[in-house]
Amino acid sequence: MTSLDAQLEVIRRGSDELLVESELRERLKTGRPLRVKAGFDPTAPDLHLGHTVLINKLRQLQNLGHHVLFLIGDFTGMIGDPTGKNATRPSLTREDVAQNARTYTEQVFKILDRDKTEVVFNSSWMDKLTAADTIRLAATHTVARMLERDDFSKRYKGNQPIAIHEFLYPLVQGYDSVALKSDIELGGTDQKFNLLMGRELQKHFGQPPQCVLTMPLLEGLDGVNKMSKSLGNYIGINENANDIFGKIMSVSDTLMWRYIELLSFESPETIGTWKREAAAGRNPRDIKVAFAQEIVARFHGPAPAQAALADFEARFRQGEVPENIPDVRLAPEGDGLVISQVLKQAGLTASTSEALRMIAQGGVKLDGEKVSDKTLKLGSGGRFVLQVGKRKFARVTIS
RNA sequence: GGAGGGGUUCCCGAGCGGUCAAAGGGGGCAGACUGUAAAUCUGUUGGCUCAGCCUUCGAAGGUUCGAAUCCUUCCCCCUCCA
Repeated sequence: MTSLDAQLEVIRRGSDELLVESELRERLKTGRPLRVKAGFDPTAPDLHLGHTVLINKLRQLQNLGHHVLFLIGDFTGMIGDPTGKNATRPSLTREDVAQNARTYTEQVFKILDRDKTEVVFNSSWMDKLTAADTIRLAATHTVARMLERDDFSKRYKGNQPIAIHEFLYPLVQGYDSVALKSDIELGGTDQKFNLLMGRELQKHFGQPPQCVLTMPLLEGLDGVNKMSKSLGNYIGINENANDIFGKIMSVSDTLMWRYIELLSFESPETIGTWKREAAAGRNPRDIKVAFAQEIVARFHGPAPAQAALADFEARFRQGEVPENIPDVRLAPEGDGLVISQVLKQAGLTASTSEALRMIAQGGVKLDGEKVSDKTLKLGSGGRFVLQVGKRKFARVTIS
């Protein structure tokens, strides 16, 4: 077993807050594997890099010999975590939740050690709670205490609705810690309130309170909001190598450092060197390439990472058409198809109106030539490469 | 239970009988610039068989030549009092 201080250093690296360090120290001293809890809301079926900040930390704890309880909040998923939302979320059905949970576990073992992970569902104990139990649980906290939570108080002050059942979310999440006898729980910084609720309830139920380790939230590609599927500013770990590479390259130079700190496995020394070099005038692009390579390789392997770089260079530095673009075959109407119809039917634009707009704005290229005539007709039997904007391509055959 | 305020296009928010597919901002998208970055500037942002037409302003009805705007009923949200 790694020394106590070394363990703590690994645990703390990249984290936001560790509560309460002295308690964790005591537990680590016992030498037994700690029960590490992390809860996941099964609303977003695809894991993205934002999730991996936390999951990487779980993996590090596994490497230190601890036992990970990967909690799928199938019960809480029906409530919908109000955290960070300014509106009540729609509840999910059992079927939705079950389906999403399956997708979760399939993806998470790209990072976690399957043999050291216990996947648990909170419905397995929450379903057994009676209405009376639930009321007793609710009785442990006051409305004023709940309103301390930032997003609740914001919504309350902003005259936004808060449904009663949303107050149950932190309570249930806290009760999960009781049911699991958790030693330490990990979560994003936005989860702090819920994580602390676990401590409160464990004390209430006569257990030693869990330690809490919060991880920073990774900003999405927009650099402002946290990475999330619903905002569309995410990089999914299941995306193909080219997309992951391209998306990382589109991250701003400022945000890049944040990504590197939270996602890279390079040593702090290496990252420090990168920063000094960039400050001394090295093109940040080169560092971004190295980082993008690391991430693509992590999920796809080194060879696809190389290929993604080559493709990227060809496409954007030399303006070439990428290798893998979708082939689309369209049926002509009469002797051909009008360009706007081709764009829509090939899925390059969402509507005919958008297609016409793109042409008017000079964003459409046919075999590399800008299209300016919106009435242009593509003849039957033709085969063309169409491009809309910088990223959308299709090879279209009309027959 | 009582009194009042409010629900507008992706979001916020103006409009309060015709000139409204609906100001302004945000976000998105496209173009210029560039390192596919950021910043900046410009344009654009319901749909279609696109100089025309069709569908939108919580829902359903109604008044009117004409309604997001007026009336009726209903649904939902917020505030204050009890």
